[in-house]
Amino acid sequence: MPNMSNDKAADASTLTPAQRHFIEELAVLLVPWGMPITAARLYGYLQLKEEPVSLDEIVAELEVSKSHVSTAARMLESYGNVRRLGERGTKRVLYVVGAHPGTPLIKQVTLLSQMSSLIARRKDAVASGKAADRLGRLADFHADLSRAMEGITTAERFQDPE
Amino acid sequence: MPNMSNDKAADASTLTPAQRHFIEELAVLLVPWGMPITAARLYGYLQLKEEPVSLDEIVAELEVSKSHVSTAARMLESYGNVRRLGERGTKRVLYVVGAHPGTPLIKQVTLLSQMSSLIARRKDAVASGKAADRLGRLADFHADLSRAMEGITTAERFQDPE
DNA sequence: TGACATATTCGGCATTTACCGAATATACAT
DNA sequence: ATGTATATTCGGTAAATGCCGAATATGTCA
Repeated sequence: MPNMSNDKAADASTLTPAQRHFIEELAVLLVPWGMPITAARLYGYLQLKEEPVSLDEIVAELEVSKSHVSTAARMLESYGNVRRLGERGTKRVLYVVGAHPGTPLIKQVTLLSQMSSLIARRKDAVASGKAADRLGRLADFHADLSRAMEGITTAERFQDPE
Repeated sequence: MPNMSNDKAADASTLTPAQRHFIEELAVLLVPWGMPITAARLYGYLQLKEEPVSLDEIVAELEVSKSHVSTAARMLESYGNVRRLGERGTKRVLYVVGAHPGTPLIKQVTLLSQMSSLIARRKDAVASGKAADRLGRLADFHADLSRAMEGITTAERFQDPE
């Protein structure tokens, strides 16, 4: 039975009240884009840090269980919102925010173009008259939106400088 | 005890398989934008109809309880996705899709600008160095995105003609 | 190899959410 | 006023989700 200390590590929060508040506000704004609140807080926290941080640091700052931090961090990584770094000489893992700020939103952009093409493709098979015309405008709308967002979410000027 | 017939009205679906399929696909694409699946199906269904439809018609087509249709429809209305029409001479209520296709997404656009201004306003109070610079880019990114989307979601060319 | 430090998996609890059906409210016509 | 057709409210249920802690796995050093 080696080492039961799976506890929340000694909770010495180094965050200022202003930082906590900022993280919370940011998280609330990210939730409607499909990000679970704790993952959103984690994302916000990482945005504040200049250097990669370990799971235990996150546990201490965010006051959630380590197991959950682990899964939340990997979820963020799988969406490309966050980068995971391994250190040599230890099993410890560190996280930093991804290089491009657009990643949390890219999924949504994809949806816009899917929506546009679905509608354009099927509108005449599923509707006629006024309704078909309306669907045509709906498709155009989403196509325009998709183009506009895509241009920005892929722009390199927002990317982290190396 | 007057009139217990709160049942799902005689379910004679007039929808073709193609229409059902379209509604379902569209609904799936709307869910990530924060719309509950049944409300999304209702929205898709209304997009196919040239004329306003009653709650009972919806119940028959979508095979959900009338009470739920009632609440889903009012939710859609409160977001401006759908218009509610009263007929004179009856309590019956009819629904049509709203005049502008952008409404389901407008909430999200608002979030973008909120996000941008939150970050721009607080970045120097909550971060410094590399992190502050990154936040600056994050704010710019969201500002650009917000502008781009706003231009399209408010464009009149997508609106229903009178 | 064993001991340690760390991350991850897993079962379960608690909260939220979508939905139903019965009961109730409301508007209208007679 | 009463009856009728309709919509809405409300309590409850089931499924999904977020989160925890214990158990387990994995990598590293001596």
